[in-house]
Amino acid sequence: MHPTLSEVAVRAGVGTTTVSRVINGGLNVDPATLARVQHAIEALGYMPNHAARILKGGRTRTIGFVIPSIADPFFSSCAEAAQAVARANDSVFTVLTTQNDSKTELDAVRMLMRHRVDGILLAPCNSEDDVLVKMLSKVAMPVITIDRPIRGSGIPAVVTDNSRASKSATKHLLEHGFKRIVCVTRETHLYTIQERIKGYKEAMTEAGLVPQVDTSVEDVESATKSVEKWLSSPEPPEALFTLKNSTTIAVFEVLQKFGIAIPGQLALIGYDDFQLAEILRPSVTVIQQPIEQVGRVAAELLFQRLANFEQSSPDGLFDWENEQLKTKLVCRASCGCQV
Amino acid sequence: MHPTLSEVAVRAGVGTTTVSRVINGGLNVDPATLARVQHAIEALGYMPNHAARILKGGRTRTIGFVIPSIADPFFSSCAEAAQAVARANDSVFTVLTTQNDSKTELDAVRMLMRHRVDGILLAPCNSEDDVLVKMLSKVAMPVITIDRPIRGSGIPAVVTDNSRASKSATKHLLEHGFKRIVCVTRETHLYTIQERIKGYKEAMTEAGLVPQVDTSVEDVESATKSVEKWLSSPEPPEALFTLKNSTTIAVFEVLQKFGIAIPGQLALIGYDDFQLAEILRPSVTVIQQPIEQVGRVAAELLFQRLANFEQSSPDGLFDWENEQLKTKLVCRASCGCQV
DNA sequence: CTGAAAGCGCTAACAT
DNA sequence: ATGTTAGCGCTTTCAG
Repeated sequence: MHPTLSEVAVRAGVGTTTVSRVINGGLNVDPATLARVQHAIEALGYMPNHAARILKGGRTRTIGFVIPSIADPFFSSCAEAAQAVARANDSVFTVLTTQNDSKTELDAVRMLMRHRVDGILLAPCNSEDDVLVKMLSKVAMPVITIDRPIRGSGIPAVVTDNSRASKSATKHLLEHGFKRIVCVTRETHLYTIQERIKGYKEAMTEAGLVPQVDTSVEDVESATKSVEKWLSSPEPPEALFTLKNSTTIAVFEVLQKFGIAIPGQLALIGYDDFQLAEILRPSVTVIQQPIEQVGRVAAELLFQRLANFEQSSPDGLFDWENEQLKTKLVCRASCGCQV
Repeated sequence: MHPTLSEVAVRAGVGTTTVSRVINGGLNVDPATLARVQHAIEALGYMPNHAARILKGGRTRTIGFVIPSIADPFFSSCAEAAQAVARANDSVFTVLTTQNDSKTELDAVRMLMRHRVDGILLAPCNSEDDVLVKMLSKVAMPVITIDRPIRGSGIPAVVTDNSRASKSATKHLLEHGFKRIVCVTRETHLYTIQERIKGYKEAMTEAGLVPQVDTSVEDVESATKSVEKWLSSPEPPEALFTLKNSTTIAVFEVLQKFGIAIPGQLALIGYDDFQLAEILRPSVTVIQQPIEQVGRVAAELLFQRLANFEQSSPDGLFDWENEQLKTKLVCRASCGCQV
């Protein structure tokens, strides 16, 4: 089916080494021979067999990318950037999804290891997964986590400054004069959510206020329930801080349905920007994450480590600082700012 | 670094064949031996080397996925579904992006071929690419195109019913009584866009009206220009039909900025649904595509062909019909419907 | 039930 | 400048 290197050699009337030399840059090959070999390659439609090269001990030129979901805009943007870096390093990019399930994640990593990928970019679903860490550490394969670290694992992580951003967003609401600010979320087992809650609480506490976290909102349905509950409370909140994209949108939809004035009756800031945040009325103030940067930096780090692996001491490899990428508060109308 | 099969064999005090049998299901192996081998595998943390297996002639258990962009919600949803199918077939899923550039695309396919992927799912950027087709046909590797076919290539395609959907959307506007309906787009070299224009034109012509296609709208800037032009024309359009997601959003934004009443002054239908179409005011009527289905069906088809490849005649392999998946017109407020 | 040995396609000494 | 040869880790006849 696929012609082999030795078939090319026969056709060109040379040895296999010569062909090998040609396909690897053609150094130290007589121009005439070179031409003849290239001609044979062309004629046969020869393409080096990757597997054979790998077997010989080379790199697979494949990196693994393990994320909760490809359809999630955050991770797909990340993936886009990481893929570009992989490509620039002459590598392909294998994506496996976990749905935030530890078992699926373990299975994904196992698959990648069998495939002998050169390295893995991973958004772990659990911030303390001993099994995973043990498996990862068994092989000397570079791993970098994205968006979420694995605590105490020594695995380098590229993350954003969740708690700082969250704190500053909360402060922004406080500066608008709101006091009863509710933090709205779910999935509190995630590192990012925990950090964001932490930042919110810090800001509130420092302002001498009592933090109030509603961890029950996931979709429109649960958002409806929560909104109803707040509105009927004696001291209804003045502002909402939603901790992720889909939560922000669900809450917005419900507020709109109930005809609640934003920011008049209830102000809103959301963590994570989204495509139409600017076009909605009111436009939604958000914390914008440097998504592509996360993917790009993580991938670049990975290839850098890969390069180190090839030449030098594995000792110098584990002293990476966690990269903390900067987020940005983008003020639009929903927080009470004039725009 | 990675323990090998023969290391396991030594440790278990058996031959390599026996170990091979164990990792391939453990048939015809004495239970006691089996246990011993499994123990050795466990102890060593052994994992079969994929490359070696491939070299022996096996499948790579890898499929390639070539799309314009991962960040595009359409293709990322597609990818999510296809990845799941790959996973279910014990295969990994390698993504390469083309940015709709033929050269990048060719390069992507070449990389995948070198990696000896078992098959390719491809959204070709060009509907008549001889070079690509020739390359693809050289190796007997199953390829299925998604979203866009390559005309006359004999490559099976999984697409949606673009022209029919477009026609019915146009008809819907006509039924609302609009006569001056402008079709708004760009990138007319794409198959999908061509089909959509075709459907629009058919509906208009059949209604005895003159089709009017504006092929200059790409982003907010170009949308602004076009909107200004229409409004200042003696007979301004009554309705707009935008042919893709980002166009719809750009146009919506501009109309909103100009304070134009939708659908009062200008009705709107967009091709392709988007996350907030329902939440915008007015909510936007769209043609909804079965995105995940495209990915899923294409992947399933691919694995089906792969299965055929393994056992039987390559002749029976090319008799697939193009799969045409059904889209749906989702009426919301922007077309003039009451919701 | 088990093992010895050949070889998948390639690269890298080591000759020449 | 070019060829010979020995494996890389695995599967797979073919013999026990």
